[in-house]
Amino acid sequence: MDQPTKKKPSRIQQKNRKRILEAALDVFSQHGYRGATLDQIAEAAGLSKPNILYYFSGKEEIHVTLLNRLMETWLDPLAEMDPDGDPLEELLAYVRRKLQMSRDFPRESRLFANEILQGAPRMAPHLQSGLKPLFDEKCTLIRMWMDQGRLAPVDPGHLIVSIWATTQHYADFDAQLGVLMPPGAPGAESFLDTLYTRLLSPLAQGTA
Amino acid sequence: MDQPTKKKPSRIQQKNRKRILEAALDVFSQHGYRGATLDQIAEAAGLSKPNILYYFSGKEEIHVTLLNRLMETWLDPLAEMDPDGDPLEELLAYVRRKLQMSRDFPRESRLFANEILQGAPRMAPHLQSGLKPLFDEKCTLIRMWMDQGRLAPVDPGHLIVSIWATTQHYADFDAQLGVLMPPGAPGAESFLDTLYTRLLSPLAQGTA
DNA sequence: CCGCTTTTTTACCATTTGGTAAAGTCACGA
DNA sequence: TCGTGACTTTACCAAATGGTAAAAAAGCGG
Repeated sequence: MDQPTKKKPSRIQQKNRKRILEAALDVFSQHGYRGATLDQIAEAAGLSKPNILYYFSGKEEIHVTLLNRLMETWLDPLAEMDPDGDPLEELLAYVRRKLQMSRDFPRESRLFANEILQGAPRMAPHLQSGLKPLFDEKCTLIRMWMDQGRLAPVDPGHLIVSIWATTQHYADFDAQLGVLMPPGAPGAESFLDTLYTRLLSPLAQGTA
Repeated sequence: MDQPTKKKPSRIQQKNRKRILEAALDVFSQHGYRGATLDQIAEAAGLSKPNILYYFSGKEEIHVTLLNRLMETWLDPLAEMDPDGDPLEELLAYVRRKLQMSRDFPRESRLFANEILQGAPRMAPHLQSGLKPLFDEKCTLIRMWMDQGRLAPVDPGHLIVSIWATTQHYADFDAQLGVLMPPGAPGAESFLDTLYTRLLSPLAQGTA
């Protein structure tokens, strides 16, 4: 799809594009799209502003490139949920992967959060085409597990969304958590384990 | 503290300050602090830019004013949690109030989220002085309930944080939810009810 | 070492943005 | 109705920002 125009990115091109994206991730995730400036990105990347515009056609292209890359990484943990595994184990493993991802890639998480907060102006299509199908697929899978009595019944959509909410919160609201809790919020893993174990254990208890 | 300088805000002052804050809430919550412009706020308020600067000393003062007002409203639902009530009922009522608040004041929720995402540059002191004490107080209360066996034991801090995460998510990530779920995400209330009922019911079930 | 392409720098620009000065205009009590 | 203080508008700015043109400097195959 882009062979005719761009044959092969030279070594130096690859290196500099990577440096720019790395710097841009820092800046965008910290200040949001409109709050970030090309000068900031340029300085963080150790390049001049016009030089950056030699590698990317503009601010927006940098941002969109980051968002595209992010999408794959972001969907991964959900995609890994195995239909043939033990339901509760699969769900809990997913929660752990997602939490770990928030820990390992807080900048990516904030970039994403920022974009969604502003109404996903540059991401709506990707949500439709990338996230939605996977979301629906996993909802169906979870519903099946529940119908088989292998998980306590709850709305699968809200379940997944709640997992996103709780896990990403640790990255996105770090500034708040830093004030309220010691450092890094230890114990999040075991809390979430307990939360979702009690929610989903098929040995149904008293219903409220 | 400000009697010597400002005696009494005239009727027109009150009206226009309110209009400006209302407009600014729209704009700030949609674009973030740096993404919002005085011109946008001015247009939304139906006033000229210099006129706005007649009522507020600058962009930052408007933002800070909004943040201050927000703080009170935001803490309210948590403050209402009654030490003398039934523990589980109090917690669930809190969850419902918080969710309702996200529904009723999505702009405020986004304003807050934006500020925290950027590292709370204009809010850190308020978190320390306003939120932290209340948070600690309620953590102590919840821990007491748990020690009395009236709630299943979990970390109170993570519990409260998870309530924030799940409820605010419905306002802050609306753009994402709109793609994934029908409209307005019906059933959030009952999902969260189930989630926290199963987590906190003192009739402890199997421990993971 | 040469010539050609790729990369980088220098010097600019137009627009946007937060903010100001100062000249009105309005409201209202004397 | 007239003056005085509260409010608004008009006309500006300086700085910041996204972006461009074109010259200079590196790379690099031959």
